[in-house]
This record gives sequence, C-alpha cells and structure tokens, in this order.
Amino acid sequence: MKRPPKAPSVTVSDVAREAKVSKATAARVLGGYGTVSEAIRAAVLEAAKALDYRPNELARSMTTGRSGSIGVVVGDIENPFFSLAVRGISDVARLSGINVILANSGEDVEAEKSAIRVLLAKQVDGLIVTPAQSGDIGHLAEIACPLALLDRALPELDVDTVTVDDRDAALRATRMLTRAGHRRIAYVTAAVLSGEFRGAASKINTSTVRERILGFLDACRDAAIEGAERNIHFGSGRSESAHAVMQRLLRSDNRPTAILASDSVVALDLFKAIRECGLNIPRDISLITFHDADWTSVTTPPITVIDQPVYALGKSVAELLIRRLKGDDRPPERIVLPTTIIERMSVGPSSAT
Amino acid sequence: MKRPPKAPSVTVSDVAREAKVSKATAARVLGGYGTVSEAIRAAVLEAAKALDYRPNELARSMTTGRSGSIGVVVGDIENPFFSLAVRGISDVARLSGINVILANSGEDVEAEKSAIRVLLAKQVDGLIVTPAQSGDIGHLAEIACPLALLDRALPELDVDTVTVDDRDAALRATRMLTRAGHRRIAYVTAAVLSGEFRGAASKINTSTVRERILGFLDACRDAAIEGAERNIHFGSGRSESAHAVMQRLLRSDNRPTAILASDSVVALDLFKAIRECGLNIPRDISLITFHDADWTSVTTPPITVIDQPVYALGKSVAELLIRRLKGDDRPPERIVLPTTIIERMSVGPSSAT
DNA sequence: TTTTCTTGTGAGACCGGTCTCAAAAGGCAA
DNA sequence: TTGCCTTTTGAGACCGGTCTCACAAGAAAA
Repeated sequence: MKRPPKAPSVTVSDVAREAKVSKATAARVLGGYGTVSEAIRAAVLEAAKALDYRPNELARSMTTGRSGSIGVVVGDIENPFFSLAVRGISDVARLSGINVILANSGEDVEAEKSAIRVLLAKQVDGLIVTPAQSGDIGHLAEIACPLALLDRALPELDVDTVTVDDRDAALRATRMLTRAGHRRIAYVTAAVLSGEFRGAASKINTSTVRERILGFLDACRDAAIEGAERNIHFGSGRSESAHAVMQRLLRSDNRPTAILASDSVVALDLFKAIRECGLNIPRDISLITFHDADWTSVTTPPITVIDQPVYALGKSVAELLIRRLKGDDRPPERIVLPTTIIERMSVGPSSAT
Repeated sequence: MKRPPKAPSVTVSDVAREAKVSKATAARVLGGYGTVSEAIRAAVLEAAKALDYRPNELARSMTTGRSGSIGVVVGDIENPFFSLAVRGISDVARLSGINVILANSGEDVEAEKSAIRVLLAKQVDGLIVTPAQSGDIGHLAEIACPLALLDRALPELDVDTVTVDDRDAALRATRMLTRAGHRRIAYVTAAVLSGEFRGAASKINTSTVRERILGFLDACRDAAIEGAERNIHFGSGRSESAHAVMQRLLRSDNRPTAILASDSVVALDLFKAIRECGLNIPRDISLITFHDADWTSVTTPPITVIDQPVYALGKSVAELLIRRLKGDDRPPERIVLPTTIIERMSVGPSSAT
C-alpha cells in the first residue's frame, strides 16, 4: 500500500475559498463558535469534507492559550504501580477529551525538573507529578499552571493531592507481624535518603516514605520493640547491589524473621533473594508487601499484600486536576484513599530462636 | 508554600524591549539561529534571565511545522509488555529531545482511529502504532507523517516495522511440547478474530497472531498431529467469560495436556484457572507462555517462557522513527528481533491416558 | 414608512514564535 | 578617501487558527 507523501495541509482559508465565504465564517463553523446560517454552515462543511480539512490543534492552542493536554511525570512507567495509575489518569482524561503527555523521571530530581520544563514549554494545561524527592521542590512551587500530586504529598505545597493512608497501612501490616510474634522486623524500601537516617523519621520529606516508616515504628513501639529504626533499609532499588544488600541482610546472624516491603518490585527481589538463601516463607521468614501486583497471588506461598487502590489513585488525581482546569477554585483538596490488607499465606509465627 | 497565580507569559518582544534590540535580534539569540554579535547576545540573554523568559514551544512549532513530539498508540499500557516497550521508546526519545504523547487503544480499532486523529491534530512529527486489527488499516495508510509499527507487522503497509520472530518462536516452543510427547496442545490467545477461523491461518491479518499460529501449526504438522486448528482458542482477553472459557477447556474430557499462551496476562489467567481446577503443572499439564513477565520466574513451578526483547523492541522502533524524522529516506525497514526460550519447570511429559 | 433590534457576515488584528529581505555597519584593499 | 564585500541588525510577513468589531440585511416595533 502506497503511503501519502507530505500533505500540503488544508487550512480554514482554503475551505473558505472553496465554500466562497470569508475566512472568519469558515472558521466559525469549523471551530464551532459564533452564529452561522444553516445554509452556509452546510456549504462550509461540505467544502471541508471535499478538501479533507483537519484542524491544526497547535494553531488553535496558540490563540486560545489552552493546549488540551496535561503532563504526567512519574517515577517509572515500567513499575506496574505507575502503569496502572497512568491507566487511570488517561481513562479519565480521554473522557474529557484531554490527552496525556507522559514523562519518566526515573526518580531523579534533575530529570523531573527537565521534564516539567519541557511539558510547560509545550503549554500543557495542567500537570500531575509524583515528586521524586521532596527536599528539592522549588521547581514545583513555581509552576504556574494547575498542579496535582500523585501518591506523594508535599506538606509545603498546598495543591490537590491524592495519596493512600500509608501510615495506617504500614501500621496494620506491621502489627499483623508483631502479633504473629515477630520482633526482628525489617522495612525495605527502594527510596533513597538525601541525608543520613538517624531514626528521625519525621524529617523524611517524601510523604509516602515518611508515613510508612512512621506507621512501621508506631507498631514496633506498640509491641515494645527497641531499636526498630536500625531495621529500616533504604535504597534497595533496581541496581545490582540492591540484590546483594538483601542477601547480606538475609544471611546476617540475627536476620529479620519478617520483612515489610515498600513496593512490589522490591518485594519480588526480596522473594528471589529469600529463595536463593534457601529460606522458606513463611516458616523461616514472613513477608508482606505494598501493592497487590499480579505475581503476589501465584507464588508458593502467595504473598500477603497491602492492596492500594492504584487505578482509583490515578483516576482521582486526574479528576481533581481536570475539575481545576474547568475553573474550579475551591481550596486544594488532599484525598487519602483507604487500603486493605489481603491476607494470603506469607505470614507465619516467628522463627526466632 | 504559596503558588504563583497566572503568569502573564514573557515573550520575545518583551525581552527585545528590555534589551533594547529588535524583536528579530532577540529571537535570533533566544532561538539559537542566525548570527548575532557577542555583546548583543549577552545583553539579550541577561534580559531574558531578568524577565524569566520561557519559550513557548507551541508558537515555535507553529512556524517550524515540527512539534518535537511523537505519538505512541498501544493496546494497553497496563500490560507489562507495552509498558516496557513504551519505556524503551521514551528512553530513546528523550535522548533526542523528543517527547512522547501516549494513547491507549484498548485494542479497539475505533479508539485507535480517534487517538490517531487527535495525535495528528496535535501535529506530532511521527507515530508509533501497535495496530489493534489489521482488517481495518485505511486510517493507517493515509497517515501523512512518518509511521512505524511496533510488534505487529502489516504486510500491506510498507513502513518501518519492528517485530519479533513470532513464527519461529511459536514453532520452537510447540516443538518443545511435542518432543515431550504432547499431542493435545492448545494455543490460547487474547486476540479476537474478525471473521470465523477455519484453520485458514494465513488469512489472519494481524501478523503477530498469524505468525504464531502458523508456527504452532508447523510444529503440530511436524509431529503429525491432526486437527490442531481446533485447539486454537481466541478472545481469551480480560473479560469475565475468558476465565470461564479456560475452566471449560481444562475440565473438558480430552483437555489439552499442554498449553501455549500468547501473552503473560492470558498465561496468568490460565495459571490461576489450572490451579483452581486442581491440576498440577507440569504433571497434569504443561505451560509455556510468550513474554518473560516477572511473575513467571517465581511461581511453583516457574514457567518456561518465550523471552521477547521487549525493551529493545521499543528502542528499535523509536530509533527507526527518529532516524526517519531526521530526513532519512531509505526504504522502510522491517526488523525482526530474535527471541529465546527460557526453560524453567513448567514442561513435563504428556499425561495423556 | 421609518426606526430599532437582531442576526449573519467580512475585514483584519492577534497569539508568539521563525524567517526573508533589505538596509546599516564594519573591514579591508585600492 | 572611496568602493566593495561581509557581517549584523531591523522591519515586517507568515504559520493557522480565534476573536473583536463594524457593517449589512432582514425582522420587529413605532
């Protein structure tokens, strides 16, 4: 099949000429504004069809100032958490005839800044961001278009935000572990810390990370577990060393008898590492993870998870943003979605000697 | 933290006035074209900084005709196959300073058409599409900008295409099954057929689906298996009934002793259904699936998969498209990437009585 | 019939950049 | 000093839409 060469691009003026009316009139019917008589409208429409006119959205945005698209900056589309959230966002956006320009930050602030700059230059009408770090939020604060935060709240930034009840979720999950008799419980997260962590959880400024650690520590305190802070492991991302870190953790003398993982990617790595160490879940070690990823239900044993309403997260944040684009000027909302724990078979009594 | 209200948007003219030069000169330094004396360049740059000038990409695209973005239409971002491929695409795009506008077709041709129309109206410089159906490709054929096809080839469409060696992959996987003694082998795919399938595989026009079936049938013929066509099951998508279909398949009198699944989403459904039927892999039934999804390595037993270079698929198609955007006018290329089979533990000898 | 509205239409400015073209300025040889 | 060539600068058209405004025509009111 032959492909059409460059198209000379039919414009309003062309249609106007064809329909023998003024450019203004043709623009009126084509743009769907102003009033035009039925007869002329039909003529213009016919001319447009004959010429195969396609509006140039760019030119339209140029004058209206609205581009009809929103920018979304996530940490990593590859992570099923984000791809599901993005799905929620784009489903809502499509319903409003808005489209989504996606950018990956790779959880790197500089990449995030640059992505935002580019999206802004493209005149997106609004922005949904999952801030990579929260120490560095100047670039977010000075964004002049509507902004909404996804999954991670920034206390200093008074904008629409949708998160889940991370603290409570971590609390409940950890409590499930302490009630099973565990006292050496590790919390493993992919997040990297800017400074040094000295148990000063309240100083962590990425809300998701902070709240979860707070919840984790709450539960540990309730169970009178001392020094729980030392069992918090950061930076277990996807680098090669992360796997090694986990192996070391699992092989250490007083290895944890239970682990809470911050996301399904980390948990999968943990699961593999546990296996490679010849450990058995839940006999030797218990495991709970955030995010009900598809794999968690088919392992042996299936993994107990904290089920976050990820799709709804994306859906809500998009709804909030779009409402704002439509002129809503209520004070920013901070929606916290509930999580549920899906109990499967990965939690057992403590194996501590 | 206070959010800035509407920005009055600083333009080239503003900068020019501030720097006391003409608009044209200011535009030259800001746009980085033409020649300007060092003294004036510095002055303009300083004025721009003082005013916090940010270029309006839309206006720029307006005159240049290039928007600096490409459109990507995939079946479903939620599917890990696509999210990984999209990752590959956006990584490459970012390197070239191009950004990606993402659209979901939901594997529906009408949605695909509309997405393409919107993207084209947004003046994307190029388009990467995973055609949902191949009966209906008029809308693809008349696209006037560079187009590249991802994962699915369209013989009638002579454009850059990157696929994997589906036929060979299916052949090798099926052969692995026949060599293990299996003779009742089912092929289960999420793809839906436009017409009726009567064994006329060559008439299927979605290349991925056709090639795989062809490979499957090749292997069956080699093993002198009769009526293999009857064991091909379409439409096992994510609808409720799909699961039921599988259950029926598994509970039927002469249920297959081995299954080849077309993607990891279908395979996961199958895996669950097999379990629910109380069947054991690989004792009662063997399973191989396309796509090395993360879950396939952690199940008991781990699943033998056809590993497709998904990231590379996205990477290559983006490279091809971007090369074309840069003016390359070599004849369209059709790249076929190799697959490898990762043998795990889900294939055993036939359990046929 | 004349005046006053209403409604439909056309002319042209405008959005914020790019780019062509011609004029101005500077450099150098004669 | 004059002339010619090169480099720098400014004026203004242009991209493809939207939108304001003035005006024409027909309808309703006086």
